[in-house]
Amino acid sequence: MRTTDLLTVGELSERSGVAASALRFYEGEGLIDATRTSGNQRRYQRGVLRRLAFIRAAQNVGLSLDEISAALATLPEGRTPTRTDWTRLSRTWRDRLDEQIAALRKLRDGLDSCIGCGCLSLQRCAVSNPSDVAAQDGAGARYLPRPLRAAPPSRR
Amino acid sequence: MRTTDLLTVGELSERSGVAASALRFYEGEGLIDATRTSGNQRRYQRGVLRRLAFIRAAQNVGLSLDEISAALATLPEGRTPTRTDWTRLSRTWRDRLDEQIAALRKLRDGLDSCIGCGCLSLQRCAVSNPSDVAAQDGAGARYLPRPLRAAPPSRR
DNA sequence: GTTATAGTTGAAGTCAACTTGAAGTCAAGC
DNA sequence: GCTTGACTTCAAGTTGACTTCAACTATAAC
Repeated sequence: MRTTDLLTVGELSERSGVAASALRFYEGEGLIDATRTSGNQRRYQRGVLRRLAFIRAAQNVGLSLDEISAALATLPEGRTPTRTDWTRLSRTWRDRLDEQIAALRKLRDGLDSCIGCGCLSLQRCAVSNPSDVAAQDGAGARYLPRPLRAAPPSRR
Repeated sequence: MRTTDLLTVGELSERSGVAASALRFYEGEGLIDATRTSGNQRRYQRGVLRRLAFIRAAQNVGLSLDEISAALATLPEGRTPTRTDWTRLSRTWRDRLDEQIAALRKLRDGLDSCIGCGCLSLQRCAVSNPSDVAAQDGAGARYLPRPLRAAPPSRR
């Protein structure tokens, strides 16, 4: 095993928990980048680990890779992002999470009243018809995280 | 316009807010069913509206169509489901929603401590690494709803 | 009876976020 | 210098929940 400050895909995959195929995919999407050896193999700087942490965190908050990509694009070029840079990026998550929690609470409370009546009316029931929760036009909670279901068999 | 107690796809789509193509899809998946006219057109009983309400509600709570299908299969055959039948089906949602809310809260609280420190460590940070939240093996919150993002352009 | 509107089918397409496969190349240890 | 395991690329496949399309047929209103 080499002992450089640069990481191979395998090493980065192991340390980050992100599959090597996903790392290549992310590179294609411009989310991370790598230098190449003379033999064309990828080598990653350690900073990529933090970038991956950001990506995973953002996904868990419900952002799409496109949105994450846009967020990462606001990082300063040229210099290594500081703690403050990362903090700025993640500050908006707080609001989004609050919105999500509020939306779920609304759903739950609607359910509580539904369970008593068994209504499930398409017109009136907050559970079957939460359009006020994920508003089509106005402000409000539009985002809920992607499913954090039991890890699919292929993902560790 | 006919005035039967049976609904055409168009009418059902309009009243339920579910696209006609989705109704056909659901029929193929065995989630709903329909009788046919002599000319092979679908006609739906009004009870399908409630079934659709259940499906939408269950989706909003985070169930997949497969899970919904399994739940619907426990409804009594032969007779029209009663209020109590629907109530029984939806009672477990309450727990699932509670789990989801707890998971998001955990994420948010983790974020609150992260924002101060800018850590985003893959090993330690609860936001980038919420495996304790969507536990791989043990009990706990495994489910979060599918994204309730802004309605895609094609959906009314 | 005509016509406009609504319905029919099956196959193929979409989207996000990846994974898988095939066929070949590189690097590290002995 | 050779073997073994890790790496390379590009294309195609996967999943879930639908939508879209093309070519055709039914129904309702007049």
